[in-house]
Amino acid sequence: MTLQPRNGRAPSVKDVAAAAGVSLGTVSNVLNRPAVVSATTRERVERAMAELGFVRNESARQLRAGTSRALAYVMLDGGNPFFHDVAEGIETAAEDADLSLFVCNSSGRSEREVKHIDRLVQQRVQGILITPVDPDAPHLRDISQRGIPFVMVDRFSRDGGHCSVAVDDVLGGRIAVEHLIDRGHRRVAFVGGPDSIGQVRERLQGARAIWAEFGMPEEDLIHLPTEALTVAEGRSAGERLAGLPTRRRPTAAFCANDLLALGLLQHAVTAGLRVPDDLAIVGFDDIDFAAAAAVPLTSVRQPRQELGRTAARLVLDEATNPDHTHEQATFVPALVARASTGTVRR
Amino acid sequence: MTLQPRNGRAPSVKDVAAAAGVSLGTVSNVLNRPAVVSATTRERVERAMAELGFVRNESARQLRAGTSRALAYVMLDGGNPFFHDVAEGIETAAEDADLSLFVCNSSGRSEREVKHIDRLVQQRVQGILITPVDPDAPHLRDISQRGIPFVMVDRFSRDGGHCSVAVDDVLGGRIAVEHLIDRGHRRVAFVGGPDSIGQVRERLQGARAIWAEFGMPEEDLIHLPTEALTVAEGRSAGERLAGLPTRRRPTAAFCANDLLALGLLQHAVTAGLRVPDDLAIVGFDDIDFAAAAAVPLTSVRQPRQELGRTAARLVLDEATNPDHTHEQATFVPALVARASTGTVRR
DNA sequence: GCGGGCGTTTGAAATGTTTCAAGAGTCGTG
DNA sequence: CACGACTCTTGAAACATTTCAAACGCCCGC
Repeated sequence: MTLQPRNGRAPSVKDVAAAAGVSLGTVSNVLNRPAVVSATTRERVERAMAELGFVRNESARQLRAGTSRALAYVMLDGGNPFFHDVAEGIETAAEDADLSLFVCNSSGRSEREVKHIDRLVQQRVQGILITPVDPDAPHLRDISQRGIPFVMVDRFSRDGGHCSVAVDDVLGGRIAVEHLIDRGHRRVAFVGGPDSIGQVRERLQGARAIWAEFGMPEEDLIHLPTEALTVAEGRSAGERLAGLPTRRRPTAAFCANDLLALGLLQHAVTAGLRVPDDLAIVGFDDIDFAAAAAVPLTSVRQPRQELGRTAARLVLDEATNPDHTHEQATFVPALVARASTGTVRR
Repeated sequence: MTLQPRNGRAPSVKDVAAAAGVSLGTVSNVLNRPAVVSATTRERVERAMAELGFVRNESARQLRAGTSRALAYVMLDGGNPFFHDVAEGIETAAEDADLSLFVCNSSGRSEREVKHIDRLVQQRVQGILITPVDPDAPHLRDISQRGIPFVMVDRFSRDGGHCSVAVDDVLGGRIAVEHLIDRGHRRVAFVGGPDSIGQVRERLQGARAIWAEFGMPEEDLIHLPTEALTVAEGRSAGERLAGLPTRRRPTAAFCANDLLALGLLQHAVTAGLRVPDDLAIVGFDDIDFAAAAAVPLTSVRQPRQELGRTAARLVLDEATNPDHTHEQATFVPALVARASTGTVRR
């Protein structure tokens, strides 16, 4: 392929048609319905395209079609590998449907989220997947009202006005704490916050439920609140934990996500505590870095890629199936036991 | 804003014009040159837009303009937080220029890279930033030949045919190993591979250079090759390291990136080695998880966000400045000493 | 009362693609 | 030889926006 000298403008179908001595429509047919055009013509057109270095103009195509060939995912925190894995799941599904995926990152900031959404609506994307800063924000409502297929990822819809995909967080909290009780722990910390995050509330709720079911005293499940779900907050929780009087100090901690757990682990190791002997730790999400930690972390696994794939499936169904009905897909989390809760306590 | 019942089509400027009783051109003026239209008309048009829930159709806009209002970054490995940080830097610069950023991920697979690039060219993005699988791949050459602004990120251009942004990897290798020599280590492993990755070669080259300058015997800098720059490969390198006869066993390891270092750290801890006393570890990149490790990792810091910002600046210069000249921006890496190389050896 | 200038609005053209009804050409059959 | 059937190609319309020259209305000054 010898690219023509750029005389300023990219070659269009018109140029190709002229070069091949055929009409506009024929070039378009070569592009979209190669079967209907004769072999010789097709070949001639294809040669012309190669010589000119023709590339379809996607804007024009979209304009005509009325919609773009793309989905979008607005993730909550690009720094958390969890969301990257979800995005990867979405992308595989998008690829199967021959769509591109635009990945945006709100970084937990509502105004960025709004900005991204505005852009995506302007682009006329086929559907929007989002893990929102606030699941009840009014600008989310607008998306559905516009008729744009819309799925909430890793959050639940309060009102069923759209699809959502998430894991049963209450159950996740239960199995994490049940595992710790199994291992012989009788005083456990729940590390997580802020309360405004629904999942934190639900994981704690599950933890409390199972704790009560085992007949353990309420005050022995200690809530250490955090301001965010970050490594730094995990460290700070570790300090507070170490500051507790010995008889009140938990022998295990259940963290609302793996970043917190990694931070807590770091603090524990630095402080000379042995994990799991002095302090057992359970995380949530089972990101790759959990398994990769110096003391591999026990974690409540979310099917991250599958979450993404399902979300993409739902949004595509909404986009193409006229009698689509909204669906709240719930996945079952699973405990992955590793060294950080390794031994049964004496 | 009361959204009109969706009669199938999104409202266009034409609809707005009709609703406001003005012409097409006026609506466009309200959108693009609000100053030239009278206050009363503007208000009327704006009300109409709000009532109809009008949203600009970006495709049509792009078609007219001939180019999209977006940049793109094709990253090499979405699973490595390093690239996420670079992307964030790019995004801030893009935002300042009021452009969107499309983030794509080749996952180290050449065919995905090609696919992404094809799509981006079709979208007529203003410029492409890329950390390529292979910096010499012919499809990269085509991008520039098409006249699309193009910058290589974290890789160097061999021939100066385009801009690039990277860190001085040879220097990075030097300062890592100098640090270890300083700390009293006399037998050091270099963990990294495959050799096809230029940066691995250069980091090793720097390591060897400083090693020779200090007059250390060549055979005491031991190359432990890996198949990829991943945590798993780091672990496997750890096993091989442990398998060496005691007198040949290094007291420190310099890893070609932080993922390897984390894997190596994990293996060491599992094997009961004390870090840094039995084995000191230096990583490269200084991703957040390096600082968050149970034994915080010493690492060679790359200015990740700045790398991204600069790359975006360069691509924008190429896009807008008629007498742009290609530039190879080089950043100076810096050692961040942490606990994993903590003590001076007796 | 008329021309000039100013601020505002208009209408048409242009962007690149796809679609689709209609046309052209060819071949075989009655 | 005429007609229908079939294959292939054509040309025009449509998509939603922006731009820009031209028109419009109005006031001012002469």
